[in-house]
Amino acid sequence: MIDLRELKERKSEILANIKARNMKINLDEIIELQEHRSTLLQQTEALRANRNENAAKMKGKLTNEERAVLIEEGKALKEEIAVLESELRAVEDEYLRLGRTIPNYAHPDAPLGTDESDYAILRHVGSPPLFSFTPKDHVVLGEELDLIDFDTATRVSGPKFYYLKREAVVLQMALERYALDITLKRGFTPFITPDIAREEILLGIGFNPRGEESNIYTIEGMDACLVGTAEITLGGYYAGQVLDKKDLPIKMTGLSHCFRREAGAAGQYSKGLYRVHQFSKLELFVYCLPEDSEQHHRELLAIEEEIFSGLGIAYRVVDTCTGDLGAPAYRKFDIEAWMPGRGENGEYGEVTSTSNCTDYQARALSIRYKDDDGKNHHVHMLNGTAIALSRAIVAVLENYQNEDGSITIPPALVPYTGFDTIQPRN
RNA sequence: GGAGAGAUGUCCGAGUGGUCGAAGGAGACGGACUCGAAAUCCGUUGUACCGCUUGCGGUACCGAGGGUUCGAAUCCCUCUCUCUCCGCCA
Repeated sequence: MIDLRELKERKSEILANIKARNMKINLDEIIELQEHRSTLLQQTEALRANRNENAAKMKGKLTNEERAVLIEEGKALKEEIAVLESELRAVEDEYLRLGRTIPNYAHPDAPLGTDESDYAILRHVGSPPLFSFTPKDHVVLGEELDLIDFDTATRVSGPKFYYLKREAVVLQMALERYALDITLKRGFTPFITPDIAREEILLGIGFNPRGEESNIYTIEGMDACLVGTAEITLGGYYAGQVLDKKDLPIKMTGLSHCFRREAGAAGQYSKGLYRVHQFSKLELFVYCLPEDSEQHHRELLAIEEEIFSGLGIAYRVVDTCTGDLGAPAYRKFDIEAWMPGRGENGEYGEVTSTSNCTDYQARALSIRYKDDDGKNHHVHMLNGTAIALSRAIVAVLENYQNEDGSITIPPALVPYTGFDTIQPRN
């Protein structure tokens, strides 16, 4: 969440940002709640001061009569306080609930725009492969080579699930380890994280665990959800803590399953492995000083690029427009890899995303560091995809297919797979 | 899953209704002593919010939430977590 104390002084800025993000929020209502809360809080505290003063008078020896008078006064105060406190709680809950919906400020250089087409393409790296034949998409390749089984998964688990088989299993693990090694080289501490997180953590990270539009599976009877990304568990790792300044930056790389409901997501762009209910992902996460977050954001992007360019797959880097930023993100870069099987003649498809969420999540989760002046400040928090295994497999299979139906393993992966080709089945 | 014990400040630890934001010790910081250090002595040392703003005043917080009371770290209820023993288990 943003710092709600700045609501009034930065009002026009906040309004402009809400508009740029194509959101609808009634800011005046929140400001009214804030003022109401402030009034109630001051009244409540004044009454509590009276109560404490009254109680203090009764410490010494008193006649029964004197005591009786004070007790009566105390009883009256108690009732007044109870009424105000319940009103205060109601107003405060609503104030915070609505206040949390205000999005983070956006980076001044983030492209303005309300939909996906307003992004800025920062650069293209590599060139899409030229095929002397009509390339297949990964669904066809996965079936012909008996690498991916969607049909059985649909019967056993439901639509948008899949079994990986044979070389695809080794390929996934190879990609995992390949990407992990790159992050380790960069000084990230590796984690395998829980796949379930408490709702309060989800909320703090900026996910909405409930409701029709939520992409999150909640767990019946528990105050918890299946995670959609390890961003949640890595970002929740230090919730409520005051970190030592000398320990920053904290750089983590975490492997988890990712579960997404993807309600209503259908169509050609979501076929096959591209959009599924469960996949595995290696996620990068950084906690750092505010003044360092832009530099760390660039590093996260550089790591993502190193991972994809190392695979020899063409990609472009996109600076996401304001309308397409998640509420916590101050700025977001995506990598879109070339996928020959996507669309009519191949298209770029999103494979990674890195966001600088500044202090937005840290404030909601209360993650701070003690500065040299002895004061506590919120850290900046950033996340990025090292590799989303399902989409990486799409990219590898489609880009490295051969006319005879075989798949060449990208050279960087061969040390991890132990084979250099997936041969066609007879 | 069963039985028992516990949760207090940075840490250890005292505290069974008002004199407790909390004894005592450790640590850290400042100062004295010293050529310097150790030892010793003196002082300071939680967080959040609110109000006037060099500073001061107020409120809240003793695992969490509720309750009793004029008044709760202290009494009652619920929950969570930790530890020990038993059972089960990858």
